[in-house]
Amino acid sequence: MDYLSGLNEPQRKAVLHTEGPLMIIAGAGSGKTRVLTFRTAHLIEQGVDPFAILLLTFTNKAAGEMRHRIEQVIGKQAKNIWMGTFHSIFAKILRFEGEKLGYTSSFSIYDTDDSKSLLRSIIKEMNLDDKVYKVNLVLNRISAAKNKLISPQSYFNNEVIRNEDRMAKVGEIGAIYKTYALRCFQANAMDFDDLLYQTNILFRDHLDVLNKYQHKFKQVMVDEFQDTNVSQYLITKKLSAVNQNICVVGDDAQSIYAFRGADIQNILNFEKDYPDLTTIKLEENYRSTQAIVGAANSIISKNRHQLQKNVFTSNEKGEDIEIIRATTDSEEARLIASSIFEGKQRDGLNGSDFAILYRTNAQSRSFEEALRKLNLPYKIVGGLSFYQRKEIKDLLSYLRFVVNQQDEEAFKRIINLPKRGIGDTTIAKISVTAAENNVSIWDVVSNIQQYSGKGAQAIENFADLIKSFKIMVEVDKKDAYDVANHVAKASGLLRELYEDKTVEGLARYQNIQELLNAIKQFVDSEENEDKSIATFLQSVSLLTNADQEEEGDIKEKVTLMTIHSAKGLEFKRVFLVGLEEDLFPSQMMLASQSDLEEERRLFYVAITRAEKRLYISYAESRYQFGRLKTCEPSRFIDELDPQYLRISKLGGKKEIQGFKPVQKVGGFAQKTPVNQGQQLVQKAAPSNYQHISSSNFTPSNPLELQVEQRVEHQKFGFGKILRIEINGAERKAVIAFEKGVGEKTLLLSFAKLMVIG
DNA sequence: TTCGGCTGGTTTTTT
DNA sequence: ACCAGCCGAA
Repeated sequence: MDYLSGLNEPQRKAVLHTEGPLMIIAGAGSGKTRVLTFRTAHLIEQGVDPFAILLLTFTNKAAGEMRHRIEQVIGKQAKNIWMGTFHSIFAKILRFEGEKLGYTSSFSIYDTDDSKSLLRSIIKEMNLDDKVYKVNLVLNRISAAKNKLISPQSYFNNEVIRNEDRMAKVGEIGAIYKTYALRCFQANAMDFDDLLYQTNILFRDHLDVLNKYQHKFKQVMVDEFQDTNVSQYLITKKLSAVNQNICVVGDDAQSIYAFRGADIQNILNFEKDYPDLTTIKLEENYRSTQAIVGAANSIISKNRHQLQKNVFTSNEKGEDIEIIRATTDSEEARLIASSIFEGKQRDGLNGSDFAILYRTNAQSRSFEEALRKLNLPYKIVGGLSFYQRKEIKDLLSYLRFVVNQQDEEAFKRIINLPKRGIGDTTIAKISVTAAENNVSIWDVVSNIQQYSGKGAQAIENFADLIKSFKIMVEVDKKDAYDVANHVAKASGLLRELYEDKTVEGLARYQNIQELLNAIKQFVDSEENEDKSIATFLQSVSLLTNADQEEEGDIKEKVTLMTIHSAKGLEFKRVFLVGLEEDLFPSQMMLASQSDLEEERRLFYVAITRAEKRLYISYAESRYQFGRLKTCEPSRFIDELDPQYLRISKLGGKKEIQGFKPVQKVGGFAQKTPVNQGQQLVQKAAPSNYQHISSSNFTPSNPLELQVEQRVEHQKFGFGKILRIEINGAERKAVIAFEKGVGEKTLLLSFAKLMVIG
């Protein structure tokens, strides 16, 4: 019990409260991970069986870390706690119980790409216009429905929803949803939302199963409760209905996943659902300086919807928050990279003390470049993850299909990969034949002689290949590594990549090897009892962005990631970049006021990641879709309490000289093929630098780009750096366009020439 | 069937 | 800038 000594009063109360429902409202940096860790350790010391504790976290990594910390307190038993994300825990349970719902234990898990691909084919088959039925939109609607536990049938029958869809001219979404659900089921596959949705169905329709787990889990804990959706909430509610020992930890101010169905309402409902609820607030921030906490509070107070809370700190006042203004996104990156360089040199910090946080993944590029130039090692969290790369998905699809021949998406991926002369026409024939004979696609493929007399050699070869893999798995009971290794070779995937001598080809080849290494590790690890390929596939498809393995010297690496992935982390120095209107807050969010509040909470989360120092930067122009556009500082900068701010010496002070509105250019509304335009640019501008004469361009005499000079634009290239002269001195400048005006339409009514150095 | 060239859309965040 | 889908040519 010595761990109690380091806790403050509310923390201690939370740890000691073990019976009955408990809600912990934990402000940013208030030590909620400690509380959860100690509470779990305490429960076990009190004699609760680790197997009877269910601890749901947001990422597998968070679970791993907590398991590690609990292990330090109570030792080996920590291994036995049921700890993981909602998705991974309930995928595991569905593996056991899925047969009751008509799935086999080797069901596939469709990732977002698979879901989209399936939807694309359904939309096509239904002869719907894919410009109207955009895959993302459809998938979002279906996902939202599932997360609210609306079945395909009740979606279809619900007049309110259908009217809504009809008003939006997408009246067929109900029908698409129905087909989609059916096809997933026939493919023996669940998508991400299904893992929760089907769990709910399981617990609703099979009370014996529910009962079993209700009695199994004596204690249920939910971390990041503010980010759970209705579907997740109902699962936990059902599971804890018998024992009533449910403990949720969250912070409404840090709810940033509403777009995924997370519902703050869960926190409010919680009080209603559990009348004898104990609520504990953790309000003291141990992480950050007063300046950072103050700035964060000044932001979150602008939101109207929030629980009463008073986050304070007794830490030192600390440095003011620095606002960095840069003229371009690449300058922004340079300034920050050199600030990191200085911080390491002068203040003796490690690379891992720094984080660069941005709103969108696309922003990482300029920072990577700038960091590389200064030889600063970095790591990127998220973005295109290893497991989303084409070659990896290809091999995994083979493995998926070997395990589950009903997996339609895996089949589509591998049937002609590497090229074996089975094109779209043949595949269409196969599915027609399957439908006519009322059998599965695999039935047709594996018995192709029965259905087609001749010319099916390629298909037969494919079927034989898969059959030989199946024997390895089912008869010889080879482990995941042996199977994967063999499949990679025998399928021809490896050979194809090996013969590709381009840089990308080499990288892909290595990626496959890397995947095989990962599988080897999985097989060799003592923690995994079941070494089958099916189990490996399962664990892989639920890896989250934050879970990726780190390698190399972790201490030296600066972290780059989106704010969303930064949740739950902390860094000595945080650079919060790209604070520009339309980027952060994102323009997609500005449509409705409540969404603006979510963006503001995102800003709050970002600020509170910083322990010692916080830098906020914005650029006045930025590349987007391959061209430069001008930007305005974010409204969020104005919302910060100025008493904590300092305008940085780094880049911001410099006045921009000669900000020239260019004269209107008319008569170019007609379209010019883009590629032609690009070729023109390449031909006309062999170097990035062009001289233009000083007589045309001085601060008092703006350069006038006239009609003929549209060609000049192209000659310079968009956003390319120009050398110009101002008052006899050589300067650099770029051409930037007003928001939303692009090269493609050549509606260049206004352009600006911006001097950048 | 495959390949290459062209076009249009895209970027919010993630399990 | 990048990608996926489409179309025509081989």
